[in-house]
Amino acid sequence: MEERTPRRPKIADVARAAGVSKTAVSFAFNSPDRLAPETASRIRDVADSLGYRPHPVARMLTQRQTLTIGVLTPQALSVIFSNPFFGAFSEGVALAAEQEGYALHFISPLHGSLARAMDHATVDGVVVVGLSADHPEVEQIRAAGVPLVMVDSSALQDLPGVEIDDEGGARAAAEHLVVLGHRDIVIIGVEAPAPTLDLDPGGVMGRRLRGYQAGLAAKGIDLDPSSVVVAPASIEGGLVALHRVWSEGKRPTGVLVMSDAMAIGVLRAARELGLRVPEDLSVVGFDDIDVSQHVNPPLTTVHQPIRRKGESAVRLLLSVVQRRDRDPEQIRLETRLIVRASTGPAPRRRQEVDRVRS
Amino acid sequence: MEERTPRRPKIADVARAAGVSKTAVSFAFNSPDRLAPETASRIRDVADSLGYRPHPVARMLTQRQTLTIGVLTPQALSVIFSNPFFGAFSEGVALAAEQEGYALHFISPLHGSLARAMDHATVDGVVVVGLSADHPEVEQIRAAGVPLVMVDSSALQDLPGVEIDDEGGARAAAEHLVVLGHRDIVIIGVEAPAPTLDLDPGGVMGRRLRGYQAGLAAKGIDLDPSSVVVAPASIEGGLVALHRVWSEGKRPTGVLVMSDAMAIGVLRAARELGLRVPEDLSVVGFDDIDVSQHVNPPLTTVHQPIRRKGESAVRLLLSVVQRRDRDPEQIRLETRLIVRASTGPAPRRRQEVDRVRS
DNA sequence: CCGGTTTGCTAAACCGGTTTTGTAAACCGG
DNA sequence: CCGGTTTACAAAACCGGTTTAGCAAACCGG
Repeated sequence: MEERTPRRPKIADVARAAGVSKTAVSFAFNSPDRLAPETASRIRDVADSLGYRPHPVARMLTQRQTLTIGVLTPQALSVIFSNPFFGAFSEGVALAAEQEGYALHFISPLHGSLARAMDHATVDGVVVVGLSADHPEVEQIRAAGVPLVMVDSSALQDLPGVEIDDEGGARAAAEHLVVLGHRDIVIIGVEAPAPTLDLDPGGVMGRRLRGYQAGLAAKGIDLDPSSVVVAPASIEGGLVALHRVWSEGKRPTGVLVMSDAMAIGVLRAARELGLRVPEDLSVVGFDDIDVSQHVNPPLTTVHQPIRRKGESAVRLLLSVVQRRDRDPEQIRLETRLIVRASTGPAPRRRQEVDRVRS
Repeated sequence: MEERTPRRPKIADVARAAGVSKTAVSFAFNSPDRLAPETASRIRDVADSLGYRPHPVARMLTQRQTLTIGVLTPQALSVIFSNPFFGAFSEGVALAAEQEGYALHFISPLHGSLARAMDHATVDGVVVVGLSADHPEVEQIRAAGVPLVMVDSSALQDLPGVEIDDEGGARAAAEHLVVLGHRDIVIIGVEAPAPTLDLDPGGVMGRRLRGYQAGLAAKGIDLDPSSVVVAPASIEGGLVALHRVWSEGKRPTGVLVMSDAMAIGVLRAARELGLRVPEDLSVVGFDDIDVSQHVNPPLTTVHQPIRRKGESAVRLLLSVVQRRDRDPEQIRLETRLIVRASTGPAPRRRQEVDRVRS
């Protein structure tokens, strides 16, 4: 019964069993050339006969690196993973990380506190996504000496970051609707994760909003502030958003949605309201996630290179991690409007739409 | 210029600055009640004036816990994240993990070796997904004393695990097609991550295959082995799979697909081939991911509670992590067929289908 | 065969915390 | 005011590795 709880063997156990010092065991694994070949292999034999594996945490402590990069988000992971956008982004992140031999650690608020979560995160660097650069946590991370790269943040000059041309994309989307004759347009935005920083003008939401407004203004359309509603960035969020718009009595002919996941929800809500898309209602998304071309009808949307965004962020981060002294670099990726079947000419008479819903 | 590389302050620095011992500093953070109140708060003041944060790795080493759980997959993260199924699963995992205050660490083969990846992973437990239980790595993880829960694996009695009724779901899917009059049926399976263990009969793929076969056999249909093709579990994978089937001269009227992501690709391939779904070709998926009801046409599929699967796995894991001495528990979740619009009666004459393609 | 280098290994210090053990001073009942 | 307990903190051991410094034996050219 001495087998009770077979304690994990430590390096000292191996050393004792092999009749050598801890140093020798360490050498056998990390610099075998510093040992006589037969000694090294004997030690290794003993080691794996004992089932020894170096304790990763102890190793991290001495080597001062974790071979892990963190992905930090201000929302709960359970909410961001519900948006396919994040899956695709993670795909890019994972691709670059794996190539360089890094694992991925997702960091989200712990008991409501991002700071607390960061304190427990053992990473060599962090990709911060969707957090405004003046957020206190960001400063804290910098102070802790952890390299970071901002993604989809309000640009801060002295921090490396990756962003896309949100404003240009949004503007193209808005112009597209206007050219089709739409005049009554509603914008569905992404709800801020926390009540604070709600309309951070530098954030993604702010930039897209400016783009939409610019596109509308260019054609002489003035956007009523009440025509901007927000909801969580998910299918469900888009669904309830359009229903809310309708129940408030608004009867737009076109909807600009800041995320494809939400746009898919909008499509569904439209069907539930008895609206045909695009005959009664035109819908434009943002992101161009994989499924957008397969939904019914295929979604007109603003394409952004999601995977490449993730990849770029990681490469940028690792370049900082590996050679600390670098000028902060900003990468900017392009967007472009992709016209599919969810948009069409505005209905002739607004009344038509009303009648449909009766 | 002494500010060059502002070294991260350590506990000894705080102790010195506050004129106390390291012990006192540690107490100030972890058990303030063991210190005079004013001493404790003075130490804390000094600490955060220095910007001190306990080093997470050092803390892990002494406390013997990382507050992190690992999710281990045999495929590269960049490939599994491309399947929305995994996003939803992660959502469930994240939900349960966050509630208990655990972070998430994704582990995938490092330079081709899962073992090497595990060696670098600092986790309190692992959710192993899609790895057969007799895989050598699994034994290695157990040997390392890391608690684990198997998900979607061939059941192994002495390991805790979460699985779904793959066979029943598949059987229902097959019977559904048969009842609709389909006789020429092709099965599109998920490609094994590695060439080894290709048709692991205990794995998900094997179980679903058995279910399909049982469903067909019950109605007197014998499945030709050549009617089973495999491809990667992604939209793209399904797309090429159906094209391959067609180019091999097969003209099924129904397709049973082992994943919704692939099924979406199949829908697209069908459109490219000039086939109407479901008039010319019926398609049944598996998983019931969120978008499946929004694609064109809405996908008939076998529903499985994806999020709940992730949640259950984590809860099971944490119950093991927290009180080691437990009997291995097996959780089994139900599946059910959801009939939407991608399936319909088999076309009357097979020739019709051929003609369409001409 | 002698001084210097190389080989092969070990002892001890270290990474940055936590925890156990120890100790001086304050407190306290009798 | 004296022995015993409590309070408030410090010294040292420890977590499980890596790395530096060091030491004895073997080797080696002259």
